[in-house]
Amino acid sequence: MPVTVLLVDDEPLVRAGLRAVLEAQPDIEVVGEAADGAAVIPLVRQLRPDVVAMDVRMPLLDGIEATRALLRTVEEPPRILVVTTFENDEYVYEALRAGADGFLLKRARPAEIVHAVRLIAEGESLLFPASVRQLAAEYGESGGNRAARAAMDRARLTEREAEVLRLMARGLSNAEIAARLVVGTETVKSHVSAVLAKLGARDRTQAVIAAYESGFVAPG
Amino acid sequence: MPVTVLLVDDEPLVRAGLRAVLEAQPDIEVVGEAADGAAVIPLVRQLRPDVVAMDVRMPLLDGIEATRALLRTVEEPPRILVVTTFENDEYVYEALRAGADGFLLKRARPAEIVHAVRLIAEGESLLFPASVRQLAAEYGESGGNRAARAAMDRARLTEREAEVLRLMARGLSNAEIAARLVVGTETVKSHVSAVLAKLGARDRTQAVIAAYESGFVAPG
DNA sequence: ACGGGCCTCCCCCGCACGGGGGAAGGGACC
DNA sequence: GGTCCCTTCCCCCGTGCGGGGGAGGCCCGT
Repeated sequence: MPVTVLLVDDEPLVRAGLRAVLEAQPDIEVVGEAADGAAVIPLVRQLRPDVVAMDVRMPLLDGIEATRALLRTVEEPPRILVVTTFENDEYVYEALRAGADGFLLKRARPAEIVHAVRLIAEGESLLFPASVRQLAAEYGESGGNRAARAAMDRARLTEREAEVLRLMARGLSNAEIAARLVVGTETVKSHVSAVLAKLGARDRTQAVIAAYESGFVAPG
Repeated sequence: MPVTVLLVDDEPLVRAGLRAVLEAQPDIEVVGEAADGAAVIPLVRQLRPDVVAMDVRMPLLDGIEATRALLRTVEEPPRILVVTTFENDEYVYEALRAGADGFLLKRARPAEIVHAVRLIAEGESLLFPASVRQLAAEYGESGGNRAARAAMDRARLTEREAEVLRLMARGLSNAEIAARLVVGTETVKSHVSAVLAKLGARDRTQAVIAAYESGFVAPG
């Protein structure tokens, strides 16, 4: 069964673009569109999409409020992918704190957009998608990692992966982790890769940051 | 002028070993020895060593209490290098929290010992010396990073280095940091290396861990 | 009995990382 | 004027890391 997506954006152009990109995939189906946040809830109830691709800045009801409303009022709410034009957007962090599952820049390449939708649909999170990493790099500083807790909660690490992440967060190398767990380094690499993928982290450093930001490991 | 060292250990054999290793260096001078913590304070007042190499487990007054006493009562106290037999030693962490500047395993290679003394004397800290990393790897878990705050406080990062560390702790790569600071990647590598050296970290991940553990960056 | 998730290990590969040097300019302090 | 530190950039070099695949054994649920 395909992944069903609801597009929510005030600009028709953007909706059309997203639709074109996503419908090109055999396993993704755009089931509906909305031009503002207020129209989202009834549409979700009616269409029950797997994923809502939601703009943050919209008239009437913005993406943040719409996200909150969705999670508050709808049973088994869809997964929410925040789509942002780019820039500084503190709104993005607000939205993630409100319960969104990931974020994506509109200027991302089609393959990235598709990938993001699939990942979100699979129940994983996008904390550091390539595009947003850039945003963080460019406009960082502003306490950007509100996303982390939500991301970590939703990351669904296996026991082994969690164990590996804890050891990463203690500064151990792959070889050291392997020795500790009495397995091969290749095995550790597998787990590390899985952790990075699930957290949307690019490297172990970002994974450790996510671990701290989310409270998965605590200082002191 | 040479680095002056006071050895404090209840085992004569260990003192002799340390003396042999350290005296082999032209720039290091062992100016005295003590067999227990109680003898340390008067000796420090008298000899005013740059560094005190202190065992943790000792009769009468252990290394932790001796460290506290030194820092509390002596003006311009020496730098304190905690020397531990090995193992689990929670005492080590206590000692570091009490104000010690680094720790070292007795089974470390001579070159490591010498290096540790020089580093400590220079006002830097040893948060993750190779030997202790191993300890942490082997016996970890037990909330090992009490050292971090003290280490960070004493690390004396330059402004630029601190800036680089903050960016590292946001998950940025060297190239991204370079772009952010509008300098070359080689420059960033220099700063990163300096940060790693000053924190006693092996790689950027450990540096970021130290940053979190010390409160240099805060989650949330 | 079959599928699915998890853990384990394997291959190849490119690159960023970090260690080892060094060197130049500028500002501060003596 | 000289010295020290900070900042900037350069070289070479090894390797740990992470991406891309795949594959077999195990247990569990149905």
